[in-house]
Parts: sequence; C-alpha cells; structure tokens
Amino acid sequence: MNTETTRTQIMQHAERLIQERGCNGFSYRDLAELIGIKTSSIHYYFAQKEDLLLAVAQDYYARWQAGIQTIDASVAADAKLRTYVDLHRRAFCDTERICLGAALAADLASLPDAVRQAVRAFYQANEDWLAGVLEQGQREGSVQVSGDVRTAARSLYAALQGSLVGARLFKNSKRVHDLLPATLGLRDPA
Amino acid sequence: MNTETTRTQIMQHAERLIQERGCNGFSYRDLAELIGIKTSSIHYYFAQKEDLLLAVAQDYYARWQAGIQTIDASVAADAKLRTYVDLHRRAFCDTERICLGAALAADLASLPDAVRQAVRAFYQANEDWLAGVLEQGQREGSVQVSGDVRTAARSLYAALQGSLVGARLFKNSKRVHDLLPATLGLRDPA
DNA sequence: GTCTATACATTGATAGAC
DNA sequence: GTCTATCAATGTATAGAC
Repeated sequence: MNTETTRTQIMQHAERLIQERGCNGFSYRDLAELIGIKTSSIHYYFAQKEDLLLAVAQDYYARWQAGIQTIDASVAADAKLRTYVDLHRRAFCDTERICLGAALAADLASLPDAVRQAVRAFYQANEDWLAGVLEQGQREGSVQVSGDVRTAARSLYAALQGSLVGARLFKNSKRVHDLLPATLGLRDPA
Repeated sequence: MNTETTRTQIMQHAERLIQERGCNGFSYRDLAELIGIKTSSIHYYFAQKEDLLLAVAQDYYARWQAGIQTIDASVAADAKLRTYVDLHRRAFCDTERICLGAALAADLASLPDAVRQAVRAFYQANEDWLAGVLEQGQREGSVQVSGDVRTAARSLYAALQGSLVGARLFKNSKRVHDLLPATLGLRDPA
C-alpha cells in the first residue's frame, strides 16, 4: 500500500508542525510549499483547518492505541512500564518532537471543541492504561505505588509529558529514560 | 505605585494569552482591543512581537524567582516542597492557566532565540532550586530520593509542569495537589 | 504617549477551469 | 484531484500628526 498519498503527506507534515510550533504556528501555505502543491489542494482534503487538526489528532490517538496494544500483555507490570516509557523515548529520539497531545493541550483555549475533546480522550486513554498497569504491579508486587493507582497514573503521565518537553528544551533524551527510576524507583532490570 | 500603566496592561494580557493560546495564538490587534488602544501604541512599547515575548518571559521569570525566595529558608525540605507546589496550585486556581514557561516551551521551534534561552534559564533555575531542596531533604531525612538529586529534581519539575497541563485539561486542581504524595510519597503533615 | 493612516505580507477560504 | 485566480480578513509594522 502506498502511504505517500497527498492526504497522508498533509497530515504527516501538519502533525510535525503542530508538535514543533503549536497549532497556530503553521499555515496551509507552509504545508503546501513543503509538499509542492497549492493551498487549494489542501482545502480539497480538509475544508477547514479545524478538520485537519481533528484528523491529525485522531490519527495520532489511534496509532498510540495500537502501539500500547503491542506491549506484551503476559509480562510483569514493571516491564510494561519500561516498554511504555521507552516507546516515548524512542519516538522522541527519532523525531525530537514532544507528544502531539501535549502540544495541543498547551494551546487549549484556541482549540476547536472537537479537538479539545479528542485531546481529553487521548490523555484519558493513556492514564487509564497506566492505572491498570500500576494496579497489576501492586497486585503482583513488581511496582510500589503510594496511594490511589489512578492518582499515581495521572502523576506519572504528567511526568512523562513534562519530560518530553524538557528533553527537547535541553536536547537530552535521558530525561525521558530517567523517569521511572526517579518517580517509581524502578531501576533497570539486571 | 500605579501598576496599571499601558505597558503593564499590555504585558499582563500578553502573558495570559500566551498561557491560554500559545505564543502564536494572539495578535497585537487582540491586545489592542482588550485594552482599548491602537496597535501602533503597542509598537511604541514593543517594536516587534519578539520584544514583547521576551519582556513577558523575563518578567514572569523574575516574579517566580521572587516567589521562591519568599519560601522560608529555615524550614524543612518537605515543607519547602509543599509550599513550592502550593504556590503553583494556587496560581492555577486563581487563573486556570498553565506555567508560562511550559506554554512557551511547547512552541519551541517558533520562538525567537532570546526567548528560547529565557525559557531554558527559567527551567534551569527551578530545577536547580528543587535539586537543592531535595539535597537538603536527603541530608535531614525529611525526603527520600532514589538516585541522583538533580535527576529527581528534573522529573519532579516535569511532573509539576505536566500536572498543570492536566489540571487545566480536566479542570481539576487536585492533580497539582496530589503531586508530592504520588511521586515522592510525601503525605500532608499531621 | 497615543492617534490616524497606511503599507504590505500572510491567512483561511471559495469559485470555477482543466 | 489539482490548478489559477481571487477574496476578505487578519497580521506585523511604519510614518507622521497631535
């Protein structure tokens, strides 16, 4: 299958530009010039910018959902957490980009309603998954959580999102890698 | 002293708009209409938007530095951390805004160089201060840190910044308050 | 210091030819 | 599906009167 359709190119560049400059930091003209088409061609696929933002957000969400599902369900919770964080770290190392969800959440007041809801759903899905894993870790004794697992999951996800921002700001992916040892005391496996 | 000078009004509105919509999500026209002046008057104070962004960033930085210095130096590290987080939580409850540093860091690629450096300095100052407090806590036994204090400080600050984003996204300031119990196991004092 | 007036580029968007 | 042509609105910015 050819993933290099015009529509795909538009979405890929838009995703990157949102992550790099925020949802108000790029224009249809920027996209058109990057791809080598005219802005009217972009309007053919995404009549309004709002439509483009939503499509990019939903596609990103779906890809992370798929990524999470590749994490071996039969493994211990601490290993799941390491894999999860490492997915983010590797994505950062490849691209030097923060999470699209965080990039959109930063400009919250300027987001169309539908996009805002998509961002909330994205955060919720990640926090729910993390809460489930922390719950498992507490049961099997592989992870120590102080207090409610949902609260711990929210703080952990906040730390992950913040670490990506810090990693880019200081050009240092170690900030993402150090997250689990520093917050949950989860050292690298022997 | 009258803090309601035109220059001050411009900076206050600009700060808020950056926090709400990102640095590309507002214009001189927006500011002018909010204050009831013309855009040319804003150019009198800030010839270019870059000048405005930098002034706002530096002012915000200076105010947080002053805020940190109000934290009683003679008190235990765990109490300092609670006060520090509570400063952020109260700022959020009053305004429903995320940290200006995080708002600017999100749009990193679209920032003028001088502003990017100011954001880095702001993060660095906060992380350095936190590292000092964690160091103190480890010495006096009031805070348990696993591993290097500077690494722990970075993760804690990332979690704080991320919690503010999450608190706004879900309209729930508890996410900020829950941070210390969840990440350092620091319960509220008796 | 603030205004009017203006310049000029950029922006999101549309109509219609091919 | 992509283009040309065009639009009104918005963006940053400047010159000069008051």
